[in-house]
This record gives sequence, structure tokens and C-alpha cells, in this order.
Amino acid sequence: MDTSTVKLNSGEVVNCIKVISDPTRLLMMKLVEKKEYCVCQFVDMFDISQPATSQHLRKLREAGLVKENRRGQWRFYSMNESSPQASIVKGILSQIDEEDQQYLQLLEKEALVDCQ
Amino acid sequence: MDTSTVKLNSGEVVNCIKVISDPTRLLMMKLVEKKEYCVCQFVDMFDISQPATSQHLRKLREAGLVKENRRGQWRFYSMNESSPQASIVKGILSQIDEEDQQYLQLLEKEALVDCQ
DNA sequence: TTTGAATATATGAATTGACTTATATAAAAG
DNA sequence: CTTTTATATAAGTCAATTCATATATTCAAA
Repeated sequence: MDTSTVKLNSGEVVNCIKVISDPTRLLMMKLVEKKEYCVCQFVDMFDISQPATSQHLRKLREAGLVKENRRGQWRFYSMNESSPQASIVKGILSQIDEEDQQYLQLLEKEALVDCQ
Repeated sequence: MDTSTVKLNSGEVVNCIKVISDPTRLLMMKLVEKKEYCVCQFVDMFDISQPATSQHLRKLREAGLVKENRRGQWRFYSMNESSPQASIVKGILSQIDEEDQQYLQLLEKEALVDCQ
């Protein structure tokens, strides 16, 4: 499917950008764009509780922006490339400086986390 | 200035998309992308009060997304093409279907409004 | 088949957001 | 100068959002 040609109605666009107009969820999307992460990694990387992490992921999941992959007792999240909103999300993520301090700090913390 | 190369930090991106993740303000941006509008036109086109209209425009203005042009007792708003967020906003607006019902309805109402 | 680890859901408090009514400002017209 | 028109700001209300604490579910290991 060629997502680059998909047009959304204005309500769908609002719903999509509302979900990622939160510092935690925007950075979660920036991360899952590159690779999949399990919930426990997010809990360690972001300074919020496990329930808060889970609730952010639920919003991203219910909006169709991420897909869930269960392996054992872990749940891995990655970008849902086949959603109609994928191209708008990627367009927004592409505007974030790769040297953004908060993003870099998350990657540093990720290096210290060993999932599984 | 070549806005296409401007990168923002994640906080700036959040602030920008938070402002336009509202149905009224997203459509206002979709309109001012093409031409300038005065406040009284927005009041007639959107089904909200004059203060509500003014408050939406203030948010867009304070975020730097629109610029204000005063002529006589009217204030005209148009997209601020030279803001660092202009490219991200345009990227989002480009994902909205030109045949979006709400957008088309606004254009129909605009035809009936005579400002000045 | 109990225990533990990972994750989700429920609930309530604090914060933020959008709207309305009322009032203020500012420019033009009389 | 006073009135009118366009717009902005202030204050209050109601709804939505985010987080924490507490509890439930799910899966694997013992």
C-alpha cells in the first residue's frame, strides 16, 4: 500500500496529531520508528510510572499508530507502517532534530537497559 | 529562508502540533494557507462566538503560526511562512483531503460573507 | 498449581483546555 | 466628543487529559 497518497479528512488528522502532541508519546513514536521496544524498556527510559507508560501506549495503539507484538510475557511495540496515518506521523517525526537533547538522553538510557 | 531544512527540538514540535490539534484551529490554518482572512469572516464561517474565535487566533498567533495584519478596524490573519514551524504545519495540512466535507462547508460559507 | 514478573485496567486528584458571558480597547463615523 | 463596529481580554464553568496508587490479568517458571 502506498501510504504517501492517502488523504485523511480533517477530523482524522486532528485525532492523529492530538495523540502525538504529548512529549512522551511523540518521543515514543520517534523511537518505534526505528525499532521495536518492549514496555519495560519504556518504563526504564522515561521518568514515569509503569501504568502511565501503559496508558500512553494504549493511546498510540488505539489510534492505530503502533502495533503490538507479544513474545512470552513481553509486549513489543513498533510503528504501524500500514496505517493511513503513518505518513503524517513520519512527516512530523522527520522535523525533529536528530540531535534533540531529550531524544539523545533516551537513547543513552536505552543502552543501559537490558530487556529479557 | 529555506524552511525545509529547519529542524526543531521535540518540545517545539509538541507545542506546534498541540496548537493545531483542534478541529477549529486546524481548519483555520488550512484556510490561511491559501489567503488572508479577517476575524469577522471566521466568526461567520465557524459556528463559535467572537471571543472563542479571537482566543483560537491568539493561540495560533502566540505559537507564531499566523501573522496579523491591521487595516482600519479589521485584523487580517495569514499563515506565517517564515516561522520555523511553517514546514511542519504545511506538511500536516497537505495530508488533509481537499474534498474534506468540513473544509468544503467553510468555503461555501465564506462565499456568503462579505467583509468590509 | 502456586509464585513472580510483565503489563493492563480502574479510580480519583490535579491540571489543562475550550467555551460562554461580561467588559475593555481601538479605530472609524457621525 | 460621542457612538458604533471590530476585536481582545477577563473570569468562571464544564469537560478532557495526565498522572499516581491500587488492583487485575497473563504468562512462565518453579
